[in-house]
Amino acid sequence: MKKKILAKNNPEKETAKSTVKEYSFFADVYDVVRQIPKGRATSYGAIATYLGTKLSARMVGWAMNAAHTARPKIPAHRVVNRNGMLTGRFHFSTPTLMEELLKKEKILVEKDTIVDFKKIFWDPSKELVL
DNA sequence: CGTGTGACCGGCG
DNA sequence: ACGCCGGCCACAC
Repeated sequence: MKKKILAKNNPEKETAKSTVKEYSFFADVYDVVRQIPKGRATSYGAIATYLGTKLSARMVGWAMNAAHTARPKIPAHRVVNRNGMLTGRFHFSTPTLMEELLKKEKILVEKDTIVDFKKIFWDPSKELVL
């Protein structure tokens, strides 16, 4: 999992799945999510783009579905859809937990949507140097 | 090994 | 502005 990931820089990753059994789409997603700075948030699409599968943002979201089983804990509350909407709040222990966690980080949430999402948006493919 | 599904996204009517 | 539909890909059954 310590691999530098980046599918685009790792053309063999797909066929090397069996070879590089360490590789895991989940692990990559988790790695990125863990690097999201406190008080910032990003979107599934941004992560997907960063991982090279930008047309498959669904995969990122789906990966998050198993996030609560992953260790250490994943700050999944910092990941929302492109509108800044907390679409995955029902996947937390309580539907309000996601919003509460965001508020703890000074992120304002209104009607299940992050206020000024554009402002606090954190784009891994831009902010994250590789 | 085939099929379904998903915390999405962008395009089109 | 709003809703529908197709695509894309990893993973569980």
